[in-house]
Amino acid sequence: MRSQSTDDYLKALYKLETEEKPVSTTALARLMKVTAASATGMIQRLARDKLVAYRRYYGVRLSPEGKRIALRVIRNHRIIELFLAEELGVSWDKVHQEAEAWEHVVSTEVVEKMADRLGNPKRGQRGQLIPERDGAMPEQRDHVLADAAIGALLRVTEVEDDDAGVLQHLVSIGLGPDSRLEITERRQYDNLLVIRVGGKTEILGPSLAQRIRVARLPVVRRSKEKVV
Amino acid sequence: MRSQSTDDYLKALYKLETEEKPVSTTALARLMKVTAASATGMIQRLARDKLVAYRRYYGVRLSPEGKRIALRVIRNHRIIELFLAEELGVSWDKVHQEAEAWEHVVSTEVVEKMADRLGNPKRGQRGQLIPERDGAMPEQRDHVLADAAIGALLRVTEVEDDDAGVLQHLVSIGLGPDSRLEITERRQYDNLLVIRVGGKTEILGPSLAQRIRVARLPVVRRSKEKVV
DNA sequence: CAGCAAACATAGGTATGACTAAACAGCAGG
DNA sequence: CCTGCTGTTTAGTCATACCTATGTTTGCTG
Repeated sequence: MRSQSTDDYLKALYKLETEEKPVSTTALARLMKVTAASATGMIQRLARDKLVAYRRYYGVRLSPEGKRIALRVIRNHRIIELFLAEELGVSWDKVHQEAEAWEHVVSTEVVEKMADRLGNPKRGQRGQLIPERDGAMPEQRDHVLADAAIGALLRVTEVEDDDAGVLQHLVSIGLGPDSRLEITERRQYDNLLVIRVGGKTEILGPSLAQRIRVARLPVVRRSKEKVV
Repeated sequence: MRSQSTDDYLKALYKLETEEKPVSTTALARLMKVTAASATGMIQRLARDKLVAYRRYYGVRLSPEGKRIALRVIRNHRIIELFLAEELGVSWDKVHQEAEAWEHVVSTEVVEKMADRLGNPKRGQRGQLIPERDGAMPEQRDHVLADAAIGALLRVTEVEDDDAGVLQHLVSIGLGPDSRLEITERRQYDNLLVIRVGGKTEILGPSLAQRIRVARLPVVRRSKEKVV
């Protein structure tokens, strides 16, 4: 039987997975805030249960079944977050922690009732893509702010951080999902990003710029301007 | 740190407790569907954590702190049941099981938001009294149907059973919270109760009559009668 | 290519919470 | 008073999931 712990590990593995290389024990341990030994132990149980493919001293990768579970848990989490915020008026800084506990416990059936109530949203509280009902993950078409070109006009699609302090800071400078911004300058030596947002100039450190995802704003000047 | 298991045991102890004698290990084990040995083990942990008073070979009783936790869990459970049914449209036979999982996980803060949304109800889905926000348990003024006098006009206040089959049967004969009924006859030898409910005559066995709580109907002129 | 440090795995310990099997307490009846 | 039954507790085992301490690999670097 699956436990909350295994669900959490699978979720963490999904976040860490990339096309290229398998996830390292240390990376998993760091994200889960446990020792490497504990991570090894859990990886072995997951491998035994066929939820991951594992080779010692090499790395670990989700199996199709493991991925399915991870996406389900992530969908639950994001729907619950939205539900807590929009339907129950839970303050944004408490929503994440509460959803963390609920996600393992709320039945799929009830999550889908919440999703219906919310109008089957495609993105979560901070703009994260939500896995679909059937387990498919929509393709991510945006890119990280840190990689964007100078002078580009951008729209924030997602904030990839759930730390309350970080979010609070971003709110204070007017940066959140759907904010518009322009990159003014990239400082060579310390990699700081100077941006214009809401009529003001702000500076972002590289770690922050790495956690904000953006999409290019369509250039609409010349033809019929349509404001939505 | 409290766990789901300890919460469940405390809840069970609250249900079993009476003024007179302490709860027996066997009774607790039966309700929790574990062996007596397991119950003993848990009782010892609860005693160690000062959540119960315990004497070997004698019995166990909730401490004030244990009682406080039990009442909190029960309040959570009942509010969540109502919320699931009324706000999310979860069908009545699935509500109990879902709430069983949620009750340990939903923060007090969010439960109270649900309670506000529901208008701070005093009774649960099946008419059970809900412990108050501050931990007080309202006094039970009703009594069990099995003890009621013949000829009495009664209103159902509570159905003390969460078995889906039992509930389904009661629904089918038109008995639920707020139903009105009259006791026609009590059969001496097999203790069956003959009642009039919704214009029909029904017969209840003693085990069922023991699980239904009723209040005497105030004798008033029938002007604003609520139909359920 | 050898050697070393970082990354990873194993061994052994703890707590929870379940189980079975076996010992033991307490009360009733002979 | 002792015997025996019922109820209860103890003892020992197992799985999960964490820890610390200690080995083992791997890959980088001189």
